[in-house]
Amino acid sequence: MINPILSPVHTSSRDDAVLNALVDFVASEGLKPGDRLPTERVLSEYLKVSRTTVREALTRWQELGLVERRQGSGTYLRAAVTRNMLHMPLTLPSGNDFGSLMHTLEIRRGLEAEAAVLCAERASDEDIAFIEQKLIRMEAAFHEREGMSSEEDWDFHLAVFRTSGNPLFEQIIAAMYEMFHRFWEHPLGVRDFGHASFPYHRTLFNCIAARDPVGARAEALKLIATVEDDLRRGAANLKKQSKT
Amino acid sequence: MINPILSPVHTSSRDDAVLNALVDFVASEGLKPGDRLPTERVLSEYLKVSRTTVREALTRWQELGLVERRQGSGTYLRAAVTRNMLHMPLTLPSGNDFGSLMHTLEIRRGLEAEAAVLCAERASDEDIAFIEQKLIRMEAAFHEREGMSSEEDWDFHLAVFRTSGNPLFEQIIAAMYEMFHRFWEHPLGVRDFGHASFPYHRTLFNCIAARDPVGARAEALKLIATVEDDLRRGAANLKKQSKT
DNA sequence: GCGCCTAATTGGTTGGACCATTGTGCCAAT
DNA sequence: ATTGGCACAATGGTCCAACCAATTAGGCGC
Repeated sequence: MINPILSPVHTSSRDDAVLNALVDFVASEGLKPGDRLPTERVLSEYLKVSRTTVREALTRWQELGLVERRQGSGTYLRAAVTRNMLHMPLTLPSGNDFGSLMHTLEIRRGLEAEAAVLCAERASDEDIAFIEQKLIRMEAAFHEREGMSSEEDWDFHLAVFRTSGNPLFEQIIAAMYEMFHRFWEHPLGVRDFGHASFPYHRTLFNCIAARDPVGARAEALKLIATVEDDLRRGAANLKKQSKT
Repeated sequence: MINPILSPVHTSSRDDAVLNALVDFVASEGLKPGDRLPTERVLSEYLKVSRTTVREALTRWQELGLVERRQGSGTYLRAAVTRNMLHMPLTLPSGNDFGSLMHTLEIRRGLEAEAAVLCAERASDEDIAFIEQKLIRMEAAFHEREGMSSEEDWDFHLAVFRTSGNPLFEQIIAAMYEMFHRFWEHPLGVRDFGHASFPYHRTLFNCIAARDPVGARAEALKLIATVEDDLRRGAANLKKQSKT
């Protein structure tokens, strides 16, 4: 019954009218992320609505991360906007406990496995060469710094997601990834966090290169499993520390 | 009362202060989703901020789907709220072409299978009884109206997702579900849309009741497969029609 | 008891005012 | 000529008081 998304189209709402007009404006002016929007007062006058209404509309975009406001400076675009965007506000209660972090991994488990399957099914030769390049770069960074490199690691996975041909994978998993790392920059004092996942990157790639969807799923699952394991170890670590 | 803990971050924003106070109020009153919040004017007076500020704060919660406003009636809680909630709003460009629709199904394939697994692993006896009740209701609606009922069908799946213990499943899948149905209330002229998925609801339930995660995954995948098939038939239908 | 109508309540909108922060450009001191 | 500080204008943030629009509750007549 409580559907977090469904919001009967309030076409009569002034806010939506303002936002739609703003989408058109952004499109007609060719504004890109980082560019400044007109001031609230200007929008208010131009759209023939009160400044309060403009503010309410901008507040909504701000909450969705589409826009950033800087007092004294202006309002700046942060992402591409289009009409009929689908907004998907994900909410986790109390985001920094063990359970919530595990929840993000459960989502990744389902999605990364599926993405690996699709990637293995659809990858062209060029795609595979590109992914291999990312893999080699990741491995090099691993040996250089003697540990996982978040950036190169992410680039590799990103290449896999994009090859799946479905942009939703990248966006949703990226959100999970950010949720996970927001509180665990140095997760729970586990020094070699992510270390165990290293070998599975290559085995995953091998399955993709061999167009083996079943194997790719298996390797992706193993990879996630190591992360889950790290998280469990970290949680145990924390428990032990709090006892002393 | 406000937590005696030293306020970690002196909230620079009035909005956040209002929302934090509101979280405490909801907690102290034991309000649940569906309950009514105090009116904006009351909050304004009690919190010693202007009604404008209260409105801006509530607008943010509304955009996150935490709260619903009804003019002339009041503001109602839609989800549990806590301090330190983690918000991750995603905005997806929603297309209404065949490819985009299929993309939502690929996401659902990965997530519904995973949710079914977790549900089968974690369901208590009460959970199973509740899910069965939803199943029976869905089957009754099916036979009554001789076709799938979106509402009862969704209720059944919802029960499964919630039993998984991970709120993200419901949120993400609901977004996919809405994206799918936004343009295809009567998808592509396929009259018996969803018809083929009917039997798999019970087989899925049986696996869950038997605590068989592997079987549950298989049945969930079959269920999604029928929807994908319907979509393909619809697309073919449309193609044929446009030719004439 | 039933149905309609009125009045109070509540969110939505408006206009105007002022505050806090930021950016800019001028001006003086070096 | 460069640099530093200062005044001022622009911009988002907050406030107030009133009115609009939808909803709800209560009372009135039947």
